[in-house]
Amino acid sequence: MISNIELANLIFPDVKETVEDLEKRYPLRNLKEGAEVTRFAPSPTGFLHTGSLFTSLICHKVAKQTGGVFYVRLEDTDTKREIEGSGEQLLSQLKIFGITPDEGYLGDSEKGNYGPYVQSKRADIYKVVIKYLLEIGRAYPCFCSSDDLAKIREKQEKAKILPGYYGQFAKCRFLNNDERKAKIEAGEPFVIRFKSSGNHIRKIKVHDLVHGDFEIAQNDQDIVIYKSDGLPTYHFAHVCDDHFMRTTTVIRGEEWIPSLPIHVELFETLGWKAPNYAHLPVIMKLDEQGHKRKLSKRLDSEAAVSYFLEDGYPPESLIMYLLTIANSNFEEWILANKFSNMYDFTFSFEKMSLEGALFDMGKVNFFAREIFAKYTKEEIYEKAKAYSEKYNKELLEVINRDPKYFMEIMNIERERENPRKDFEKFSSLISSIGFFYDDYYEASIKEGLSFNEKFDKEIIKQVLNKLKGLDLSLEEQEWFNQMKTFAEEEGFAPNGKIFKANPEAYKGTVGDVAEMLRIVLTGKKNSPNLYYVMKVLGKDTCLSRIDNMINKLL
RNA sequence: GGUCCUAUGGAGAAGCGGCUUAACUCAUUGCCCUCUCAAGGCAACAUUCACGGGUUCGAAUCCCGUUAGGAUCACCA
Repeated sequence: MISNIELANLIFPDVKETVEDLEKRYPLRNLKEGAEVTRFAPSPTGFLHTGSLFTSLICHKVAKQTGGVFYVRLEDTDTKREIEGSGEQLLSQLKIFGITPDEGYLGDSEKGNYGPYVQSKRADIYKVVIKYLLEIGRAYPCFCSSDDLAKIREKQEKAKILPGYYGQFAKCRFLNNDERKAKIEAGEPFVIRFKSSGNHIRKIKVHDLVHGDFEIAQNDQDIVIYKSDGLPTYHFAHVCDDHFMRTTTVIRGEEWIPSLPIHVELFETLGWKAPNYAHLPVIMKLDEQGHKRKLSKRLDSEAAVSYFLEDGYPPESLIMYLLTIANSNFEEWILANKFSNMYDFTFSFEKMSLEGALFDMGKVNFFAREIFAKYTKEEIYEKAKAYSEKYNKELLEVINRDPKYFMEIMNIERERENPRKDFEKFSSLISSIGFFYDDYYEASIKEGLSFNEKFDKEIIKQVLNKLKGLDLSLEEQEWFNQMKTFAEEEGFAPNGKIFKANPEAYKGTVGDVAEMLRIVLTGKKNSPNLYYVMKVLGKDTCLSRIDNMINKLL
């Protein structure tokens, strides 16, 4: 009968390298004590998921704050699910959120000495390790078809025992090497399975940076490590790559905890030191029935990072939100820092919640308003332009009419200690500032005006005529005093208290007068401070809008 | 179903055996300020920490059980 080594040579005749060669090719990293090597390992199967952004944010932070290395590895071993171009897309979106790798796959290129960083280009590396496993008898070719597998599963389900390919059910385990050779030479398709020595009755102790210590059943599944397409499965690629790329801390989603025993056994069998693990809680969402479920790209728009970009949210708002779910002390910290320098926050696994948070759009909006309020008018302009060029042609056209005018609009009540906080995303900009532009203004007044019904047209006309005399060269407070005076002269109380004390004596209050003016100038009942609105609109525009309205009311 | 993880208001959470009449933030509601809105200021919002039992002088905090929710059981990652 042929030996394991002969079998290994039969399967991988071209593999000449050894595991030792690989160890030499990828030496231990020369980093200072405590420096962590982390990695973000997405699959190129679509746009960046909010949960992936969360994971990558934490990987990035941990590496940065320990003076380590953060790299990106593309896990493209599932060729069927791969979407062309999504790897590049992923990287460019990460960049928008300030997450830039020190090393690894960069979208259009690669950087670093531990590559290749794309798994499909690492096939030769996996083969070396798999060949070694074959040689030591810890891996074997499996010729079972999916039909065979289904039959085994069916049997197990009937007998109510643990399903899977393990122990006595692992048929191909019991083939001898000559039989294996014969099948291979006959051209039978096969995969390679890892030969587990575990038993699911026994438990192993594992340590997790966020969950602490816990026990979990040993792996006893003879998992596939080498698929018939010549590529490894996730489990095997993870172990090889994180070993040879010298990752110190694997940070990934909680859904990986159940497969941890597989990884632990693989590391042990290969005689490699396993990295530290941090399994992050998954971001959740409440469904219609009130059940929690994983935020899903298919069902939830906020699961795709692109949603926030397309809607014109400041990228920082999502990052801030993600940091609040990452570390419970972040909110107090960022408040104390007046919403600045969030990248200086020190993250710690200890302060991480164990439960998956429900995604809270309201909180993202809150952060977005705070961030918008901090921008200068120039920043607003730059960002609005960049956003609209990419996602919103209508807004772009409006901004380009007169960038200075746009900045003046956006600057209303901005340069002060408590600036306005009424913007959260660029996509809704036109609906709030459109009235500053004649075409949008006219379109909105065409839809009707909402003057208070208790005033008849004559009164409104009279008041408007009077208000034409308002002097915008006055200071804000004096200007408003002038409006009060005008209001009084037209029979309106200068404030609510005086009106309430003697309602019969007045037609209304100065508030009513201001409302008339506001509706005429903006077409809306709500707007920023009228004094500033008028200053930005300019005297001529204000007068013509008032005159037009008076004519309309005739 | 097996295994694992988790459990404090509408949401994120602090809390680590007495300083807790449960911090803080968002949301909501009310009041104040005010030309409206946004902001800002001030309040209100869990008599109770999923439930049941224990340990203890004392439990949201420790132990046991139950329940509920989530994850996972592929030649997908």
